[in-house]
Amino acid sequence: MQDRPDYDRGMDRVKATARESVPGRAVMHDVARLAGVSHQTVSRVINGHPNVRDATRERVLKAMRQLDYRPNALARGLATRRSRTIGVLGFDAELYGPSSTLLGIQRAAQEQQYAITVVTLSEKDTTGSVDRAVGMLAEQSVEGVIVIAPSSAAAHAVRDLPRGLPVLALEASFGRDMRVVVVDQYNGARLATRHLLDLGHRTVWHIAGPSDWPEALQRMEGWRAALDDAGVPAPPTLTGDWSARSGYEAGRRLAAIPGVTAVFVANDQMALGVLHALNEAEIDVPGQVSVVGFDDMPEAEYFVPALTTVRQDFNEVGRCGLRTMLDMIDGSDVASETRVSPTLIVRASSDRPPAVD
Amino acid sequence: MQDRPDYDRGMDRVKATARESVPGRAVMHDVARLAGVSHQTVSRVINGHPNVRDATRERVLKAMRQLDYRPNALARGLATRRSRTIGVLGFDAELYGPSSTLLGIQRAAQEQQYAITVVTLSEKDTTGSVDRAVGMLAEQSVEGVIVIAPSSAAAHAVRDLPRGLPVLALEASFGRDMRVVVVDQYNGARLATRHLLDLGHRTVWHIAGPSDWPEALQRMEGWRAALDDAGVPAPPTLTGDWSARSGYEAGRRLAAIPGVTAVFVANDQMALGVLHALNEAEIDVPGQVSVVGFDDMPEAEYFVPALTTVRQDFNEVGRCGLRTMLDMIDGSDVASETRVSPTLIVRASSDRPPAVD
DNA sequence: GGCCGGAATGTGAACGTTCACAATTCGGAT
DNA sequence: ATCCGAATTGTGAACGTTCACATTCCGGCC
Repeated sequence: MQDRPDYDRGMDRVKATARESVPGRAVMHDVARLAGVSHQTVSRVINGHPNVRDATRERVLKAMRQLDYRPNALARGLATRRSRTIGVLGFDAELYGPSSTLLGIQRAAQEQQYAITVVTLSEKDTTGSVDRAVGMLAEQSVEGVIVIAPSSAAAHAVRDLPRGLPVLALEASFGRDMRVVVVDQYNGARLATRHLLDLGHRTVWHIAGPSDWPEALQRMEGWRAALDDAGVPAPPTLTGDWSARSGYEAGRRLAAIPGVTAVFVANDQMALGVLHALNEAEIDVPGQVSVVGFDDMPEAEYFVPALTTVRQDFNEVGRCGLRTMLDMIDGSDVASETRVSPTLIVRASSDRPPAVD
Repeated sequence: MQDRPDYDRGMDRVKATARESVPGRAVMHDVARLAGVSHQTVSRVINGHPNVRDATRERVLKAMRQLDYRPNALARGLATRRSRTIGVLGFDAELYGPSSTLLGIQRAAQEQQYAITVVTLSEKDTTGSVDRAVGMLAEQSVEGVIVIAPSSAAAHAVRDLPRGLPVLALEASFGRDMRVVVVDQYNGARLATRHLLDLGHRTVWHIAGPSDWPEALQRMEGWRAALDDAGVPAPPTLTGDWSARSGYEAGRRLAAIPGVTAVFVANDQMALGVLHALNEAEIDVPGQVSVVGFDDMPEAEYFVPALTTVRQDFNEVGRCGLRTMLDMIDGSDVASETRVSPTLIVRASSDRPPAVD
């Protein structure tokens, strides 16, 4: 013990100090020592294993409390090969729909003690960003991936995901066999269009979302179907990018077309733009033109005028998505498609068409 | 080797199979074997350690590509004691500000190859939710915590966080010595109020946010300071909860008060509600009453009328917050407060007061 | 009173990395 | 030729859990 030169022993001290400079968090072993049991018993208590004597359990719990012990999720994930983390493949935009869906997922995950890792795909730079996104997800060893994004961008990404990983798409239908949770966009759009026709409009115009978003397509189909049912020819569609700005531009074009009395807009943000454009053109809503949106964002009720729209329960989609994902993970078989129904909310922006002179 | 009974060896086979039922991801050892080097050399290549011969590096990289190898973040985090994860303590609400700040953090984190774990505090059930939130953060062994939430709720949580953990507050100032990134709300509010006074309004009313949000307080102070500077007495304030609905209610009350010609509303969503209420009361904006908001959400430009407001660059706050956090983590000293400046955006909702008869 | 079986506990080896240090190789200067 | 020191590579032990299995304890039964 005494045969080492002093400087050498000094080094040891320095190193030891550097290692555990701060007391750091207590680990399972510390708890075990304090409670006078083995680490395995501590583990059993944590995981609620039945075969632990009550007295022992108490001692361990007390020690845990005393040391403010927290199990280390990293170590646990490594040993158990379950990270308790779900990856979300999102889209880099401030859209009401996707972001509230994310919130729903987030809430549900928190309840289930799962963590969420969000990775976003940027619109441009598709190839690089997809690689990196998939890479991150794979490295984090997520237990599953929930996709909230237009298929065009995400389809690539999904292909590259490690195989065997559960994948769930929200609001989209990829060709692959993949579970899906969706709002019934088609019927929502029908509802909206039908509402306008029922009010007496000769036809209904449509401002659609970007064609690479499945939602946009389905809403368009629903609109068209409602017109077909009524035996009304479909006017040409205008297309926006979901933003209020693009809605405004479409609205301006619409304002220049004579005879337009009703518009079904594919989301509320664009509908706001349309209202703005019509107001600017001194066209009265709903006196001269009726406008119906889609989503029912919280602000829609306070647009001027209050917007008639189709409510989607994004929060529910998110919750439901997470629940489904968890089912997929522990192998319960799940319905391959879950539908959430939208409802029509009638407010002040839709009314009967102006009397024809 | 042959001295074990057959059934025993059989058992082994079964277990082995169960263990590696799926080929699973390649691990470092597999790469090492394929490249004919030790696992440590592979590690060196991954981490860009300099002392690796070019030829060796190439062989390793090739093996990695061939096996589609991904380092396991869990194992890495465990060994290195750095999780490359930042915790975000958020607030469970669909507010424009916080959620775009989060988006900014998220974007910046992704660039830096950091993961984000979001934990939200729900408004009610404060005690329980705080415990759980802090617990999750601690278990995930985050390297730091960014707080985006009103101080009242978050203050508790912050206190319980493991000590030694870097904490950064966005848009808030806790008493503790804690780094902060803020938009200069005070001056933003002054700008807005001043703008209205400059237009000739005798005074400016204010609809404030909830009093436990620091932003709300600072905006109110800025408003009051501007009035003081002009030697104008401050009318009583109304208070909302950031939502369009609460803005609408405040707007209705305001509409009933004679002589109001200018209102500064603490955020755009409430301002929308105010516009709606005024429109309903057939009060012309900006003809009879001018309205100025705060935030400049993308929709504000398309309100009816287009909203004059104060722009905050939330995205920048988020980015800046993450950058600061990373600096804190690797010990660079950082300014204890970083300010981002807001700018006034004048649109159609503000104008000169109506001529007095 | 010994023995049996289940409950309760302990032991050592994973999990997939990085760290600390030891061993080997290599190019040149002696 | 020989040896030195730096560059390169390898070895074994962490990191903090859980898993598989071994061991001990204990009550009751023949």
